[in-house]
Amino acid sequence: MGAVRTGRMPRAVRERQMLDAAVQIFGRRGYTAASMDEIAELAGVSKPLVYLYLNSKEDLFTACIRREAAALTEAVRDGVRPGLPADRQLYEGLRAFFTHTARHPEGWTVLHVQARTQGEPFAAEIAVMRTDIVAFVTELILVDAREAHQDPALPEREVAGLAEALVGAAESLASWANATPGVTPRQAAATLMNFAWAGLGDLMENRPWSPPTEPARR
Amino acid sequence: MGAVRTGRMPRAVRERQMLDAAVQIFGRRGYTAASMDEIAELAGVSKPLVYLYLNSKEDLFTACIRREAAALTEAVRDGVRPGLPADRQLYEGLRAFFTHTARHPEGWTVLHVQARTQGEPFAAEIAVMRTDIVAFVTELILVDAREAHQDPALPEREVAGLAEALVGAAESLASWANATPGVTPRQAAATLMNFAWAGLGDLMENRPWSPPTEPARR
Amino acid sequence: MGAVRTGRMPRAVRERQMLDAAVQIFGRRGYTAASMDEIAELAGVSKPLVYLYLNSKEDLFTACIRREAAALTEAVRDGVRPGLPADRQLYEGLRAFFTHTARHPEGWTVLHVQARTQGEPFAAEIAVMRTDIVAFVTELILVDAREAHQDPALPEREVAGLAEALVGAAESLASWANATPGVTPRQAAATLMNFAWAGLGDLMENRPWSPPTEPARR
Amino acid sequence: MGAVRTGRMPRAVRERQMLDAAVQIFGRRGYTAASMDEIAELAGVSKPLVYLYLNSKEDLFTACIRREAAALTEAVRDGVRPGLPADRQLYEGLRAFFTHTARHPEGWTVLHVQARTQGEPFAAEIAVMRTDIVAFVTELILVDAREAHQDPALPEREVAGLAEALVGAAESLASWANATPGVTPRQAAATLMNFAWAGLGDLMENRPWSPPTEPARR
DNA sequence: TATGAATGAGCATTCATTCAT
DNA sequence: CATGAATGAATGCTCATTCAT
Repeated sequence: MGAVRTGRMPRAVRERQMLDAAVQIFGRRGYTAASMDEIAELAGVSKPLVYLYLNSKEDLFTACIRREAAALTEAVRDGVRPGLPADRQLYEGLRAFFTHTARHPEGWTVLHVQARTQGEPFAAEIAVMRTDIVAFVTELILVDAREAHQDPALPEREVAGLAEALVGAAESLASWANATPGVTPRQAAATLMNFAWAGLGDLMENRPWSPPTEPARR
Repeated sequence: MGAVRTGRMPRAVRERQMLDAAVQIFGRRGYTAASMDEIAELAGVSKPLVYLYLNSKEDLFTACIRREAAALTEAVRDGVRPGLPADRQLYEGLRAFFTHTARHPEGWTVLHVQARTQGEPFAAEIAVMRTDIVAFVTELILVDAREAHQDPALPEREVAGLAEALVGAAESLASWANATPGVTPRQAAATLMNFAWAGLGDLMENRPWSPPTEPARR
Repeated sequence: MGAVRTGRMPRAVRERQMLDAAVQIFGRRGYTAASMDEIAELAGVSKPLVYLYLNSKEDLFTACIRREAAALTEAVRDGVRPGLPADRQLYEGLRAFFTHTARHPEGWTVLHVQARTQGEPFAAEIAVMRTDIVAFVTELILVDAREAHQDPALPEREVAGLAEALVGAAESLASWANATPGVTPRQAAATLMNFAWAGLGDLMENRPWSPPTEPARR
Repeated sequence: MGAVRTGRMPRAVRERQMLDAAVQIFGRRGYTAASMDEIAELAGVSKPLVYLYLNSKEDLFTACIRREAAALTEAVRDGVRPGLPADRQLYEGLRAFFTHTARHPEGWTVLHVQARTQGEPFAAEIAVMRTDIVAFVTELILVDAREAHQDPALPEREVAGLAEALVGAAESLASWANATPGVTPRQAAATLMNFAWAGLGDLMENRPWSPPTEPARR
């Protein structure tokens, strides 16, 4: 975003430049394949400065993850309007999610692809964010169950699996939307709502799809 | 699986040992972090032999991807019974998919996580497999639309998005199931069917979830 | 010794703080492994100030060597009482030597261990100090030879070797005493006198230990 | 010793070449200042080969220390003739010691100067060798006390200090002899015997030099 | 007087890859 | 068919040193 200014400047600014560059490179190459040299060059600074400010490759990567995770989480929280019904809340959250991932594709790649690939300690950072989001979705599902469906007492694991699958689908869709020209965040959110919400409704009203014995659906 | 035999033996066997080892190591460490030394050692051969048979690290990784992709695709195709209704076919395909990924977790990791992380030329290999599967799912959706819903003429992009999301959810669920003890392939497939199929049905019967104007659902 | 004051203060004081810190660090880590960063931090000043006052790592180390060598030499000279007989003078000198090295172990390490390890130009600095001390000891031996033994005309090289060995033994003992709890400077000096002086006396009275032809001693 | 052969050759030979080079460089520069590049170049091999065979700089240095310590110890043991009286044994041991250190000055520097400068784990390696030698000397002193002086029951610490000082003097003399042209190992050994043995004799026959109260010696 | 900002150069270590046998 | 021997090229990281203020 804009050419990197050169010359002397305050630490905070330089640090931001470095994190910006690191997110680009880590997103493009992956943790292991990314080189501190390339990051420093893209940031427009020398390598020692990167180490002076960010300590190590590991710390730098962690800093990237945290910054991007915080930004994404904040974007989603900001997108949700608390007063609305649960389904609208979910939709708005999804829209904010897809909007943010579309605007920050490299950041999203760092979170969704690169960080999860590298075992500990990075996976743990992601797990925190993901747990947050899954909990948020789970809560929405339960609220909806209470509001709109007389609380059908869905089994714990079932709901966890559903939320997990929904989040997985959203994550997958985000990457797909980034890779597919012409897909707007609005469309992605609507698609996912269509795809998921109705199924949830059916499930909650005890019209589940039954697997082996019955011949077909409905 | 099974101790690696040493000493002279036919090329095909040796090659299989090498690919087995490579899949393990690539799955565990990622492409860049995996070392040819470790692979050769696990395969029980010397490094030059690996190069003699498989040319380079890149070729070796590509070979892994192709083998695992072919195995997975074949497993899914074998799992589907052509005569059944579309939803049953999809269910059986999912079950075969989850069964295979559960039985070959490192292979699945190579495909789902490691290969996609490394950009070209590996992403292309994955894209091929994914395209196959998405096409297969798309076809099932369309068949179902014709069979069970008088062909509601779903827009092309919509269906593509749905299939994409379904496959993404399946992929996500596969990794989640591998990481979560006690989840059987059967359960995973049923969960996903519950989650997705009903929503598809609603959509096809023109009861889509409507995003912005209406206050809530149904 | 004493907390480092911060803020503005006269150059001489700052310089002393830096040299103090440098002696600590050089003594602890050795010349090459010591870092200017650590020295500046221990001195409580910024690195550029160290360079402003002391020019370079090499100059800083040289300054340390000179200061410590001067302090040690002065301590020994101050310990010797000129009027006494030669053996008493040597004893007092040794006692002052061991006292000083016990009180300034890092300074002694810098001189005895670190400076000699680093070849030119530091070894030369040490050589100066050592030459001084060896000359001093040589003089005492010769004076004693004249006073107490009718000048037995010891060969030049022999005396040089003896003084060298005596100084070497003293140096070795100093480090040993520093590393061995419970050894006082007084004990160290007495031990060395017992060990060395009698042998010198025998030698000067022409009762040398004869190496090859005779089967045994005396 | 002799130009390093190039091209392919068995591991044992290469390893010896590398150790030879490493001893030279470590002796000349010290552990920290020595660079693996320089060692590899002097050994006539590439750096990776050094790492392949010797693992790390630390391991390489340790290997040098062990090899040189073993060689020195063996040389001294081979030089001593067990049947002779204690003083002759000590003389022969010293002569072998000075001969070896004169023939392998860099090895001696590594042991005496460089290894001791670098704290653990290298100091421990040296401590082992030194303990051996000090014990050897202590034993000779005690044997002599019994054989030639009716066992005057020297106090434990006194003897330890004496042996320590003798070994220290020998070590110091060895470095001095290496740095002083024209000094033969024979002369160095004789000098040290003259210097030390007579003093020991006086001490054991209760003619110690008495430090403070008496005016002078004898 | 004093320092925050910045870097060129070097170092230990590793890795994919190739010969000679 | 198979490997022990060997390396060019990076890579993460550190350090002595210098400006601009």
